[in-house]
Amino acid sequence: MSCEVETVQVLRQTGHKATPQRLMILSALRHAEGHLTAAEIFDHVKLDYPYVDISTVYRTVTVLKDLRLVSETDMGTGETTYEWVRAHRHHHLICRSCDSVASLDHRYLEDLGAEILDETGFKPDLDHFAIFGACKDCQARADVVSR
Amino acid sequence: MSCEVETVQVLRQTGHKATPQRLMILSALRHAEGHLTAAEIFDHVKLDYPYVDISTVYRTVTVLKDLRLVSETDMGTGETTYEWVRAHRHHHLICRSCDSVASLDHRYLEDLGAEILDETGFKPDLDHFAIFGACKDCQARADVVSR
DNA sequence: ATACTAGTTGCAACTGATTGCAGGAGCGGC
DNA sequence: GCCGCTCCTGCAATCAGTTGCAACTAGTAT
Repeated sequence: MSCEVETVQVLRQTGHKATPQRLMILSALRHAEGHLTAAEIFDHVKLDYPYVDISTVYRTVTVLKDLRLVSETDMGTGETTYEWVRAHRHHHLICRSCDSVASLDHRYLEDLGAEILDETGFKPDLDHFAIFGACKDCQARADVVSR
Repeated sequence: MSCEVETVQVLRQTGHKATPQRLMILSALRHAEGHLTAAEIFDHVKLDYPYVDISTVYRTVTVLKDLRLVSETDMGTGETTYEWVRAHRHHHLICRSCDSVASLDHRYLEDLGAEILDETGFKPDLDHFAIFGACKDCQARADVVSR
C-alpha cells in the first residue's frame, strides 16, 4: 500500500472515505496486471486483513467504478472482472467460438460516441466494452454454427 | 400458441427439439411488447403449465439467443431482459442519472462493426446493445457528478 | 406401430452478486 | 484532542442465474 495519495484525494473530494479496506482493494487493483475478479481481489486483501467481507469488495469496486477509477467488464466467463483504469483506453474483442481475447483501440468507440452525442444529445459512456463475435481464425474455419 | 411454424423449423434444423415448454416460452416472447425478464416469462408460462422450472426458461432463452431469435439485454436493473428479434434492429441509450431509456438506430453500430471487421478481421456481434451514459436533460442539469 | 437416441426437463444444490441493518470508524469543525 | 455527522463495514439473508443428474420425450429410423 503506497502512492495512493491522489486516489485518496479523489475519494475525499467526492464525499467518500479512505478506509483501510478501500486502500487495500485499491492497492490490489493497482498492482495487478490486467483484470481481477471480485474473488481474486477478496483473496488478495484477505492476506493482509482476514476479516474483510466480500460485500465490501463489491461495494468498493462499485464506488471506484462510479468515479471512473476502475472499469468493469463482463468477459462472458460468469464472473465480472475489474481493472485499474490506466492511460491507454481499450476494449476487448472476445470470440464466442474459441474464447480468444483481442484488444481494440479506444478510437473506434470514440468516433461512435461523438456521433451519438452530435445526433441525439445523449452522451454515452464507452469506457470499456466487451464485444463478442467471431475472430478471424474461427470465421475461416467457418465452424461458427450460428444460423 | 400459434403461427410458430417457422421458428419450429429453425429449431429442428439446428438439432433442437420443439417441446411444449419451448413453444410456450416462445409464445410469451412473441406476443409481448418489448422486453421481458426471465421471471416474467416464467410467470406467463406458469399460467398454462404450472410445472415449468425457472431453469428451463433460462436454458430456453439461451438457445433462442444463440439462434439469434431473441436478444438479451442487461438494462442495468439487476435483471436481464429478453426481447423477440423483429425487423427493426435497435439499441438502447440508458441514462445513469435518471434511468430514462431512448432508442438508437442500428445504423450507428453497423458502421462500427464494418470498420472493426475491415481493420482487424474480427466480426463483432452488435445485435442489441445497452449503452449507458448521460441523457441530454441530465447533462443540462449538470448534476451528473461523475468525477 | 415400435424402438432407439440425443436432446430436454424438473429438481435440488450451488455460485456470484446484492441488500438491510446495527455497530463502528473516518474526517472536518471546534 | 474531542465531538458528531455521515459514511462504511461485517454479517446474514436474499436474489438472479447456473449446473449436475436421473428421468423423460421428440423426432428419426426401422
